Amino acid sequence: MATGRTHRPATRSRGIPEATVARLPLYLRALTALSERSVPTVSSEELAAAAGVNSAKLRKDFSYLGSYGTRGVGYDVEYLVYQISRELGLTQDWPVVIVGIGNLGAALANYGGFASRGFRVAALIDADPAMKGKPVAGMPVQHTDDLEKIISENGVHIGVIATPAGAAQQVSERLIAAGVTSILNFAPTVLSVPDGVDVRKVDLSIELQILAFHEQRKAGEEAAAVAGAAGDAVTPPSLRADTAAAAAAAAASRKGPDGDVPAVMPA
Amino acid sequence: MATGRTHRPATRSRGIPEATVARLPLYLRALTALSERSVPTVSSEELAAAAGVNSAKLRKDFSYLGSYGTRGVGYDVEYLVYQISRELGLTQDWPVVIVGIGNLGAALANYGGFASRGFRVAALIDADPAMKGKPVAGMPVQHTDDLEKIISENGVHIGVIATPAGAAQQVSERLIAAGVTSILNFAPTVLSVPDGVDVRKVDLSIELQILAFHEQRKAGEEAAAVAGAAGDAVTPPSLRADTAAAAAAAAASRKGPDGDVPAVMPA
DNA sequence: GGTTGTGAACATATTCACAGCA
DNA sequence: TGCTGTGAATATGTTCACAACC
Repeated sequence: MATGRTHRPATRSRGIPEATVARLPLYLRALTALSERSVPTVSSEELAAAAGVNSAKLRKDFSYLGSYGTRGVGYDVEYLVYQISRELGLTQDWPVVIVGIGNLGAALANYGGFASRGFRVAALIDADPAMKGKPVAGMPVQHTDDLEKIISENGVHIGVIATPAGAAQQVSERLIAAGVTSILNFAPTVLSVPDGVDVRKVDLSIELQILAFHEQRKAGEEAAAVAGAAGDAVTPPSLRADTAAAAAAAAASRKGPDGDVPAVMPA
Repeated sequence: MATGRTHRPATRSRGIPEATVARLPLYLRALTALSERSVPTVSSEELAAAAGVNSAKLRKDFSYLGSYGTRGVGYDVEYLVYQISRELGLTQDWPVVIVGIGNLGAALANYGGFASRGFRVAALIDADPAMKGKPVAGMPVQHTDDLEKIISENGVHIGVIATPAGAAQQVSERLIAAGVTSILNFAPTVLSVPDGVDVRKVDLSIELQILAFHEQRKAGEEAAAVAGAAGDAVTPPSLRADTAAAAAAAAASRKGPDGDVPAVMPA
């Protein structure tokens, strides 16, 4: 940023790139493992390998945080752990609530990875009256009626939504009204939230669909090497009307109960 | 791509950008919802709103697939559903195995979103002999010993790993040796895999850490507006030794049971 | 010698803005 | 007139390659 002389890096710390932020937890994990093995220092090359990135990227990422390494030596493991933790805001602990204690919500409540790094599950909340008081992961499930009270009494700013898709938007609105400003959404819906609220989305089926895309490519390449046309490649404009008609037919023939499932496919 | 005249879009279909691929499932979900409501056509503006992106991005994305819209009108919902499904490889169905049937694995097995879109859970696999034969989501859990047999008999190319971190690398190696070429990894580890194998990673605690980063920023901004130095903002180089010492103190005072927590800090 | 930190080059992704077509 | 499809402009991210420093 600042060219050459000035030792103070201008006004840094403004705007660490998102891509970098997203990798800091990876570095932190790798560093924590080294720390447990009492490794005192590590080079960008070694750490990068442990985190599954390349070393140039890692050095660039760290350069946004400051000059925390020593040329000719590497990085002090403990020191970096602290710097990254602080940058990520993990030196304080964050109470979170999990809303929707179905299979997934229960799995999340039991997931050790939360507690181990600055996050504390403050409450489990579910709309089902039958769940009320039931212990999950050692805590009693509380009813949605008390959501607002729970949020404000615990000073919760981060909420995890693990409800069915249909409930997610409304839950998010209540969370936000009660003071939550960051949401981790496991429900397969797009949440619309006001400015200033962060939403991150974890979607199991989307990840699988992305894998399927690449998997298909692999299969397609093999096939293409063998036969000329696999019927899967580029659909020339001339086929458009045909496939459109076929798609319409397919659509007409569906109509499942919950209707999420497609049916026949055209030629 | 091709300038002006030629109606055939040159050699397209080579290389849809990753960012676009990652959004196709979102569009597909929005389109499916419209399809269920029997909406015949949709504009880029409407569909973009439903998918939570802006319309220019959506149109650009679709332009990589081909010219599937009608100017002045919009997109035919059924036709687009089909085109995107085909592009993603969802017109065939993909058998998947889930390895590691703990809380999370069970939640995944029960998750309806898989089956509903071209994915079929072919088997549930766990290393614990006590789990063998136990029904989860209506299927008997099978033992890891039979992993290779299960993969090859079912023609599985996609595997989901929901084991503890320690087991994940070894499981991935066995999956790959048996023929799996795409892995969805829920274990908090970096997998190293040979070229040609795709890995996607879902990491709950990483997502929370990213949220915490932004959450901290918000808090920092408020504080900065009030007092001058919140102790959270830019740490000038002169403070470096001090903060390191503070970190040492903080670290010494922690000490979790499983020891995921670091210890001393250097000067 | 060894390794960081970083400009400069390159690559990818997003957004703008408007020509082209129904 | 209305909306798509897309070049061009911009923004963000990655990689290269090497000077600076221990």
